[in-house]
Amino acid sequence: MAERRYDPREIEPRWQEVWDREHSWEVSNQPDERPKAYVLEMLPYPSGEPHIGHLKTYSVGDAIAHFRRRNGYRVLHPMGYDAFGLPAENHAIKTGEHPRDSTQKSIEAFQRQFRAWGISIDWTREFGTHEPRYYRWTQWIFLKLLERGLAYRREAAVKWCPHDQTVLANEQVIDGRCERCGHEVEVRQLEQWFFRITDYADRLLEDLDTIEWPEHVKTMQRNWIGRSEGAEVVFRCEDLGIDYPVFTTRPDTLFGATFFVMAPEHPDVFRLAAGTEHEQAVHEYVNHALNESAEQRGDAEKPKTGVPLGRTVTNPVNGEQLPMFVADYVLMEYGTGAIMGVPAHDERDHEFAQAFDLPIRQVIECGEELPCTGDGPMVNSGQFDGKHNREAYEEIVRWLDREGRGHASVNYRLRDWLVSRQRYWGCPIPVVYCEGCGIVPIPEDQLPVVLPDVEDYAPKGRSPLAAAEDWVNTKCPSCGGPARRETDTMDTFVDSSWYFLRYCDAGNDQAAWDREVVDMWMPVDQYIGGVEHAILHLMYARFFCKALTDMDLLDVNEPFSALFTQGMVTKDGSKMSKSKGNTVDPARISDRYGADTARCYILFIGPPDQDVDWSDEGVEGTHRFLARLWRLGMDVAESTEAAPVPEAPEGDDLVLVRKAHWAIEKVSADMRRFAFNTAISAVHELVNESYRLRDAAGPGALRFAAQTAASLIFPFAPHTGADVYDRLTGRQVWLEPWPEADPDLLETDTFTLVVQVNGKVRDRLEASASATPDELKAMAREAPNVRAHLDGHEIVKEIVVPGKLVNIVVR
RNA sequence: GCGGGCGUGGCGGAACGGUAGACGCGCCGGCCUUAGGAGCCGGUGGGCCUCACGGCCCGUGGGGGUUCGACUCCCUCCGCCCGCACCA
Repeated sequence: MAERRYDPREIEPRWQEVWDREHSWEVSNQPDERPKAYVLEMLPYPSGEPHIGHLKTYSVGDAIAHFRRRNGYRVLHPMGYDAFGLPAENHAIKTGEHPRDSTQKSIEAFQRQFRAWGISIDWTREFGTHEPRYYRWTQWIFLKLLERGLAYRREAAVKWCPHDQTVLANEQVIDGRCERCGHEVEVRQLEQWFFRITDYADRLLEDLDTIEWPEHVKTMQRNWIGRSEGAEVVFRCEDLGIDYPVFTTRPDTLFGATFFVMAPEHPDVFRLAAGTEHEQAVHEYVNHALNESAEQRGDAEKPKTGVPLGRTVTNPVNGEQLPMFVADYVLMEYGTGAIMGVPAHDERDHEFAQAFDLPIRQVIECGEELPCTGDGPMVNSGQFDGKHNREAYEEIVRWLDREGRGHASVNYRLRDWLVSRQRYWGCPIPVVYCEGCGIVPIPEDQLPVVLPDVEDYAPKGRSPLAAAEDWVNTKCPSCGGPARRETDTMDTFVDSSWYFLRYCDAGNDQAAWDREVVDMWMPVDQYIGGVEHAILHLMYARFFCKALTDMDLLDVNEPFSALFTQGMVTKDGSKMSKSKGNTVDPARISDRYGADTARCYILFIGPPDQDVDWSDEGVEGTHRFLARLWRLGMDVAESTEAAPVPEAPEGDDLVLVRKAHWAIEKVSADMRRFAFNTAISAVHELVNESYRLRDAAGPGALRFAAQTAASLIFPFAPHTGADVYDRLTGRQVWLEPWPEADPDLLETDTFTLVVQVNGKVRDRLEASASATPDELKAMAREAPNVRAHLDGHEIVKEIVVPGKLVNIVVR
């Protein structure tokens, strides 16, 4: 055999050129007889060069896209860039380089790498979210939401990052710190734009049942929405004649309320305290609480603090006067900003009562130490005594309703989505402020509101855009009078909440999308990305689709029918980072071993949904395997004539042909369950078997085995697969239907019968596949090593698993 | 604290309730070769008995249970990872 070297540097560009020239991965918006499949990876943020995580995401996605194509689907597989955002802007502040320029450079690096990796993308649909031809429509969606009342502006206590000089969404605050830079966030009262995602809380929750997502992602979304059923109960302050409703999930504990607490932000606290001996103390406490960082304030471990307001409210169920307090453990944003304190049955209230020496009254006998939250019969609860608390719950709510002192109610942890950002590199919010007309939307035909260039990107507590005076000062589209533009930009999560819709109709310059085209492609059949987006992006995108569908602009209730979350790639057991110096540069790996090796290896080292640790020795093994497969194909092509697959193979031919069919079956099944690691293992086995039988098997069987291996490896190593398949058959593997296993060849005439005695394997026998259970039992009993274990024992029972084993139970 | 996940050779990992350790890395041996860091072939969980063929025992974080049979199902404990965390 001739000396031959597997040379990805020659093979890979050659096939990339073919795919380019033949537009192999482009797909038109004209439907045909094939069913559609929309396969999508979460769009990357273009910063620097692609990293190993991108390689993993797209290795998974591309395998799925190829598999679907060859199973007869018309596959949409696009990509683009989530190009607005802070890193590019921070880079601009440091270097003065326009974010547009640094972003463009990075996009070019992504384009180069993705082509070198041979990912099967329809590049005709590519865009960046920072391009006016895209964000024009982001602005259009904003106006639609505004029109519908789903975008609104209000003053609110918002989370402010002093380092990034911008407000943040609740979802972007982690442990009281900015998710981007890690600085402690502050609370500020500011007027900001919000999206009314809370209107959709119930549907966002319920519709989780209709989609195929990993259970833990659904759980995270459910927790984030945080639906709580309970009741609103009205407590009246007689002194001032004001009713204060509270939300409680435990109306059954109403008789156990011994105090009443308001949040420091509650608008009435000063009014209540005015003229009492506590007035001064309340002022001091509230000021202190408001200046506390979110982290300090939010710490559940910290001892309970608060001050009395010097007033009382009336408990509607028993007329008791409960002392009022202000305390920072009560949050203004949840419920009504006030609570009833039930120290016997709530841990926090219990702590507070102990700190302030307040009475603790048990109203449910739950058989545990106080505070207890369990169930049991009611006590100290008037007419409800003796009833089970669950029953009393319903009755108390009905009683409150009848008396006009309350009603059943539902609360959510989810808050409206704060979308204003006081930053430069984002999508401008398309409204102006007019002295006469107030907030005026920019008319649709004047979009896009183009992001102007500025000199200084550094934020100074207001958006850098405010410095672009010529741009800011404009005319009111409504009255023609002087007006000022909104200078805040939108949260970049707005950009990424609809990009998958735009891919469907990316070239459309008349509309964001053509309704028919989007309805045809959507929903995304398989979405692939990191679990870090389990809440933010995935919740926002779902909200957008529901809102747009309600406006009859779409018919997409859920954008992502199925979600696959891939695990991280670590090195030496920990997350890769430049500071640790444990990064693996995918470009270097693919330069050295070829893209196919890099892609295959990353899928081979472990289940793709789990974190996997990169090993430099391991990648050599995968390179060896691909070289071995390639060499097999080349040798077989050269040394044998193009012989047909034997119709009735025998002997070693049969063994090899069977192995090929076994591999087809195994890989197909593994593809469907994303078990790419074991799928690749199956191709290993087929290649190994081909080498073992290289001299014994005939040319037809050998060719069949080699071309099957090429065909099966193609979704993971497309260049190598295409090259070997082409050499052996002269055909383009990506146009070939996915192979089907012949059921006759999956079955064998004989099998290895395992014989157990009392569950322990004692022998293995070759048995005929057509043997009856009785015949198998008889065989089993006769096996020499089995007889030794049966000797002197009584057979109690014999279990036969056809095609597998016999277990003889003895005493 | 609450919720979710995980625990298998020296390592990454395989195993519809039915042969534990597929496949790969590493290691050992052989062939080829002037050479081999190339390639091909074989071996490789631990302990014990046997010249050998072969056989026996132990083994999937610990303990218990269900079952003819448990890595797999149930209970419990330990350890690690990831979410959420004063949401009334």
